[in-house]
Amino acid sequence: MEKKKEEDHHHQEQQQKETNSSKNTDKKIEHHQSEQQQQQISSSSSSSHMANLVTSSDHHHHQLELAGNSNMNLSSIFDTPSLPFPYSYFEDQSSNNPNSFLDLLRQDHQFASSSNSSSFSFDAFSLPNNNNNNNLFFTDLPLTQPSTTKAESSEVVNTAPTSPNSTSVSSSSNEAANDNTNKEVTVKDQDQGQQQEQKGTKPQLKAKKKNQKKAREARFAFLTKSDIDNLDDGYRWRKYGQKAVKNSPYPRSYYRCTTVGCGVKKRVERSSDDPSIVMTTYEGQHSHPFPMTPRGHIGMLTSPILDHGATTTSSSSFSIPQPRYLLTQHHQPYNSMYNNSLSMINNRSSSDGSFVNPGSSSFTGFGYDMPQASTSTPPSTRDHGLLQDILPSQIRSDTINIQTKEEDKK
DNA sequence: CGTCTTTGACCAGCGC
DNA sequence: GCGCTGGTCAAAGACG
Repeated sequence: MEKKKEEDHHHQEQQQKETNSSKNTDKKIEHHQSEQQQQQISSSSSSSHMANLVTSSDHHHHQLELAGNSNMNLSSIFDTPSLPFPYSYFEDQSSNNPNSFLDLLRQDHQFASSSNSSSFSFDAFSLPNNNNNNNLFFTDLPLTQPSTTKAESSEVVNTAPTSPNSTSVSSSSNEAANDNTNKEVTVKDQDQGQQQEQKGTKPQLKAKKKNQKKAREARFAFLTKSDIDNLDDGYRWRKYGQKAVKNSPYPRSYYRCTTVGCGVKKRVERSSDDPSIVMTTYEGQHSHPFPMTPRGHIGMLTSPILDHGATTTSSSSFSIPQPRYLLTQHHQPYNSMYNNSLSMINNRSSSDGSFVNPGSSSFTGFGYDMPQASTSTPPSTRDHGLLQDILPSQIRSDTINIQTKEEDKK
């Protein structure tokens, strides 16, 4: 463990050396603005299609956010003062419990499948369906405003949404722009997916590669504020790789579901902007029941929960459990700081706060499509690695808000 | 002994 | 073509 830390640290130092010169300046400036911006952002409106569910606790509070549009920006994520989403902020009472994340996830199963109860149902929220589905999840475990958090000024500044429908690098209501970005992402993902799934023997790989292009599995990311990198989501994962992420001091870990025949993968990386944020990106769909005896306390799950979610099966969708319990058990008033920022982001095509579901849902876990988040990161912006892949630059740069963008779709 | 992690090597895609 | 980067493989080691 120590060894690893040392290595990571070393790695961090190296990468920081590479990027600090350009980053620090901006970050310092940004830092002073972060809080203010956040508030500003929170109150702004957006045209992005996304939804977020946020929970929080000292250490393992989860901030769950769904983003259906890569075009989202901070404003889009946190701006939903008018949204009636009552579960913006949840208190995870299992603080310091590594399984809290698991709780969050597994509860999703129940959540997704349940239509009764007062709990919020994601099914009620539909996200626009672009050709590409971006399943963006944002789990943030809010902490105190990270005074040490680094923020990227350039991106935030440029994109700070001060007005409704304002667009910036990545945000926007601009459909054309979105389409373009999304397409680019999609193509890339497809290639990658193909690459990933066609790895067998090397000769085999090459052969397959030429013959078939496999679309990448739907992906979505959880952004979680946690000290723990590998959050226990109830499934068993085997780590099969770790790579340094460009422009990030933190390595990205690759995990694969250990269940035979299940090709679900997940990547875990820590945000370089806010080390307290862990982004877990899931790819694929579990083809097996929710494990009964994982390391977590899944064993305590009731059958109804187990009956849903993970075993869902839509070829093109990724089933993610939905945090019902969060809504019913650990729900607590959110602090004013996040008040405006924690809420479901809806498709602003409808200004009344209602979601619009233009198409079939491929993201069955939430019952609606996750439009592809745009990655319209300007070429000049710095590389955020997977984060960049998944999250819009605006969000990414925010210290409190983390972002993830989900791309996928075949 | 089985499972999992670590880690260097390899491969493919992409931009220049 | 070359270098960079992301993603994966697989051998070796650690762990319970």
